[in-house]
Amino acid sequence: MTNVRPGRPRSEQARRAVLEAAGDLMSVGGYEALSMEGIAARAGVGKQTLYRWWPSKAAIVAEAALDGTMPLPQVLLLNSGDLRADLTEWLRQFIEAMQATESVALVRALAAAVSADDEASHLLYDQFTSISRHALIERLLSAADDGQVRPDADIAAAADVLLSVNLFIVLARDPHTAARATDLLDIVLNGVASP
Amino acid sequence: MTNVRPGRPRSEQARRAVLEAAGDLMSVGGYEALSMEGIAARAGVGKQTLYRWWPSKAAIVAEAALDGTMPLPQVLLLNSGDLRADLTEWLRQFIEAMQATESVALVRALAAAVSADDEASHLLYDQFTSISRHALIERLLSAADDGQVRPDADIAAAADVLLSVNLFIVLARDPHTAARATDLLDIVLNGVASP
Amino acid sequence: MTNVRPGRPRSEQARRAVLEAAGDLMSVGGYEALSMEGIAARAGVGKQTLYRWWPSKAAIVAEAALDGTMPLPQVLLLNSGDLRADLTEWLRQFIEAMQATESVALVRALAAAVSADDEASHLLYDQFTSISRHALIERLLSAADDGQVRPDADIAAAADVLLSVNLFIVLARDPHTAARATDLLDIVLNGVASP
Amino acid sequence: MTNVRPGRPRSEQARRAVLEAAGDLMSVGGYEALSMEGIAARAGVGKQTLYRWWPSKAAIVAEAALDGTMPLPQVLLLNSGDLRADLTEWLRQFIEAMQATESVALVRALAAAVSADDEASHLLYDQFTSISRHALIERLLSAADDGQVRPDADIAAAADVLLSVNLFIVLARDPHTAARATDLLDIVLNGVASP
DNA sequence: GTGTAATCGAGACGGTACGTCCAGTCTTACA
DNA sequence: TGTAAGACTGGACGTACCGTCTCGATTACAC
Repeated sequence: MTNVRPGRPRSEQARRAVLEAAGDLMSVGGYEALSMEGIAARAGVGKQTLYRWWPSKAAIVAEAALDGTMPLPQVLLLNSGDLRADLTEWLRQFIEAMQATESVALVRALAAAVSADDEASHLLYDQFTSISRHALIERLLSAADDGQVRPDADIAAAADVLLSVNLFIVLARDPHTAARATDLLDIVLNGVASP
Repeated sequence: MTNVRPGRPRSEQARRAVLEAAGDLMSVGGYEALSMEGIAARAGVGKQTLYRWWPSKAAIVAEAALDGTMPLPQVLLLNSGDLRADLTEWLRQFIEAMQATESVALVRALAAAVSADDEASHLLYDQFTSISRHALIERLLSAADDGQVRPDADIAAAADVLLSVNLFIVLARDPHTAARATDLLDIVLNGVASP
Repeated sequence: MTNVRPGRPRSEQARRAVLEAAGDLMSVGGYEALSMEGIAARAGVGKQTLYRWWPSKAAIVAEAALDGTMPLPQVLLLNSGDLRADLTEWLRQFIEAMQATESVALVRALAAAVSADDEASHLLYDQFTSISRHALIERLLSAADDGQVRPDADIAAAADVLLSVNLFIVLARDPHTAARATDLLDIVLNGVASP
Repeated sequence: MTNVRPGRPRSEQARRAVLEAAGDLMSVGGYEALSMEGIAARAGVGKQTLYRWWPSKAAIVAEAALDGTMPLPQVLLLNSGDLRADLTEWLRQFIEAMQATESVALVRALAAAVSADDEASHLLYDQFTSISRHALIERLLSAADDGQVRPDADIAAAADVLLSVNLFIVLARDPHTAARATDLLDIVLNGVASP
């Protein structure tokens, strides 16, 4: 297992500089204003170095997000014992976070990456959703233990529906929709069908 | 009421040619491959004519969608009397439509346009969702008359949650997620909470 | 001889406005910055009116020059009895006039128009030189009467050589050349060959 | 003395291709038909490469002329011992050369460049005149040794007057003026004033 | 008065070229 | 071999004008 390759090793400093530059520029002008040229210039790095290690803009953004270099909005899903209250708070925090310019840029990056269809876009998409998904599943499992969730409910599906609602609110970018967040949550909790 | 402006009037032929060119190119290469230059060339129109009437690519796409020039996938929401069956079929049709290359391109266009252009995004977003939203609300109201919907449910909210699920499936672009469509639908119908 | 045509007659006001606009814009930015669009806008005239009456920019400039609308530098060739002194003064005035920004722009316009437009160039060129040529010939004839010009000299040719020198100084746009104006004049008066 | 700059060095091949393309296009359509876009296309070069190294069309033309890439009309000033005969022949050759389309294009380029671009114009102007000026001065000095030039004549001034006459004939672009070339020459040789 | 006809302003039309920006590749010298 | 630097081809961007066209409105003369 010889992972020592000949030649000069990859510069960790360059890697960090690139990710930080990407995060910085993203905060300023959003995903569209992000250019490989711009990242290279701000990071003090040759363009070749970018293309050597990352196949696309989305890949850089994804790594920056994974790496924690990029300031993702931190949203906590608490466990107070009251599922509805916790989910309401979780949605509220999301909506609040989406007011910040930086977060909007990140969401746009997500949308752009999804539409760009390269390999990195799924990575990016998963990165943006998997954390929340895990937290939701854990919270729902805990609620199931408490008897707050009906026994035959598909918890993974419920988590995805909650994510859907979240995504919907974010993409709509519409204050009116945000204001109705608790109504949407009520549907997910109680369903629409007669019992 | 003087709506007669001086000068040569706008050419309806040029307008149509632009929208059709945009639709055609979109079907082929998606939103990213869509360039103002390309639209102008294919429509046989000067670039200035584009910029005179539309502020951005997204605006052209939005108008093409509104205008019906662009071949949006037609999905029908039937009323067989069985709400669950109808919604299941509705989702199935959507997932099937999303297999077609053209539709995928259009949906990517939606995502990209929404993420790229603040002004046009709402117009575009509403256009893509309002038709479905109306159909959903009507179907749910009909189901409420039949007693299939619990009386205190917020029908508009339910429609939005269904749209969310739809959007989620489309954006995830993941066969695994599509396969679980009925599970997601079950959550929306019956909720996740214990009764 | 029926020069009364049916229809609305040509607007003299529009004609003047065009020529004045052309002159004004020329003084500001020179021939290159002169655009049909700009002239039309400044004159408050439709573009069609321009193209109806003038085939080219150069034609407008030529007419403006002929018409006296354009502020050509006025240089007088006096007759004090001393040919050399009068010609020296004539050159001096020209060089002085060329210091003014407006005049420089106009002369550049002449050069550009001559080089750009075959048809109008002769008209324009003649207009710019014929006045001086006439004055020179008259002055030389007067000098011939006084015996200051050798009897077998071709006076028209001499006038053209003086114009040449003038043109040379203007085109060179070189202070050094201007300073040597009297040396050039001496050659024209006394020749370079041994007697 | 470190003239080694970092980065990829300038491509001599691209430089040559640009100058040749400029020369070719000039021969075909003249200076007006010369576009940066056209040069780039014909040279197989990106537009950025043009703008990286040359500030304007005139600068490219000037370098092409300086470089010898562009086929300047070759006019020889012989020394047969007879100054008048040699100058007559020199003028004749010039007039003949000006019949060729290519030469006309070059002269227009000169005029246009002089009028359009302050910085490059002097370079271009000098390039077009300095060769002739040197030849004239040498020839006149030789004639002075033979006693064909009056001892107190300013030879540099005489060369400039001859250049003036040349320029005048070229700019007038008038067969009539060309036919009178020997008359103009006679004035320069013998002067117009009485001895 | 009422055509008829050419003008006027305004401004949209298909195009060409501009000068800038960025993508992704290549070619140096240095580490 | 990796790296910073930077030149390379290519192509889209949004703007400025070109010369042509199509409107409604105006203004003359001829009937």
